[in-house]
Amino acid sequence: MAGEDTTVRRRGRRPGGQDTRTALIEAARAVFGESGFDGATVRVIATRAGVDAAMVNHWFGSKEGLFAQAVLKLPFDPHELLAELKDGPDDEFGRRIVRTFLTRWDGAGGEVFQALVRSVAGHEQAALVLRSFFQSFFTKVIAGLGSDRVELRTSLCASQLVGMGLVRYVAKFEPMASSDIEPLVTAIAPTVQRYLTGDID
Amino acid sequence: MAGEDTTVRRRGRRPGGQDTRTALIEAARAVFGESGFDGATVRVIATRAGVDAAMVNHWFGSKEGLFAQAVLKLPFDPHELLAELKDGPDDEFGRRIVRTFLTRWDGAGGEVFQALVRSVAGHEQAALVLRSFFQSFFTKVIAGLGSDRVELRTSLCASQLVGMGLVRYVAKFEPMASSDIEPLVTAIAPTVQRYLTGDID
DNA sequence: GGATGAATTCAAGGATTGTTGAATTTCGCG
DNA sequence: CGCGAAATTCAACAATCCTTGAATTCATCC
Repeated sequence: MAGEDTTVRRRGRRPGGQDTRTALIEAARAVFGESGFDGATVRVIATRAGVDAAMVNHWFGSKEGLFAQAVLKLPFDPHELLAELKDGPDDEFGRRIVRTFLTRWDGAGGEVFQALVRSVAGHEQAALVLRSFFQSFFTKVIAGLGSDRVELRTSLCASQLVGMGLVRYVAKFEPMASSDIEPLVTAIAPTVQRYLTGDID
Repeated sequence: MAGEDTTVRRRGRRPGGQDTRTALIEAARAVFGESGFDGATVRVIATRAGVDAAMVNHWFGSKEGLFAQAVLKLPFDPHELLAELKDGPDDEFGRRIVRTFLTRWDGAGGEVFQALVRSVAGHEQAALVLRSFFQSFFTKVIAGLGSDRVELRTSLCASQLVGMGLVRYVAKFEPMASSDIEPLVTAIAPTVQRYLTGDID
């Protein structure tokens, strides 16, 4: 893990090209993911990055600025995500989507999703980014599949996927919190598939 | 609305049997529902109740204590909720559940649900109460319907319903945020129905 | 009707947090 | 090698926020 320095930090510029800006962004993703925007403190983030809290203001202007760079400016875009999923039969699109979301959420970069969901209550812009992401992604998917009522279907897909994330990673319902990915894919995929192309009225 | 007094409040005990304890609880439900536990401040709650902030500590010991009484001690119990839903065909159980959740969430007492979901990120006990409620409720429902894998089905139902609440009331995805209840019931009920009694593997 | 106790407000304490300016050290360039 | 610019830490400030104790007013009971 990072930040295990027992040496007393000296004042002034540090030797070596240690990229504290990047270290701060990574620490911020982790801490915002664990505590949300309101719960996270600048001091905790800086400590985890092995750096003084004033660095946040120096590099990002404010806590808000750091949140904007680390979380709101997503480290992946709907376009690229969609490209990964296009290949395969249409009637398994829901399956691929659920698997991809769970895999990303579990792995590297998942802290950003957690930070978004955990901050959506108190941070208006987090809600905005979450909406934009799902709209951008599912609008393309649903239109590509030739379904009607694109916006409603998008909301429905978002409700199931965001709910899945909240229950698994935040509220930690068992057995969903500790389950392997594949059983969840099998259970949830039909829901998403119906929201994408099936009967919704 | 309450709290529209333009008269300068005098010090000391108030005349008349004004129940400030109850006023505080109602104001707390509203404010916690809008801002979550972290976002809500004692002053805002007290002001909305038309009372000084010190009353929170006098009546409930702390902000935590007020949250416990107003939100964590739910103003309804799974038992009673289940009684309302038992009547009707089994294959429309999901339909009745979704409709009931949306109706309650929209109406009186819905602030408590919103407060729970909005606080689940930062408040560990809010997550606990949310889990307990869904477990207590759906364990009875699913067992009553004779399905297996009760815990997994409970988690799945919770994921769809919590996600629905988050998308509709907190993140405010359109058109789900402004939709009437019935179209949502029609769209989501099949999901819950399958999680209750259908194939999940 | 007067005394005791409860309810309420006010003002301030104590803790935490985001932010800023000065001091200090190192890097990079001439 | 020397000098200016950038990076980093430290200490402190200002703003909140929850909490508490004293002062004040009303209710209740004898």
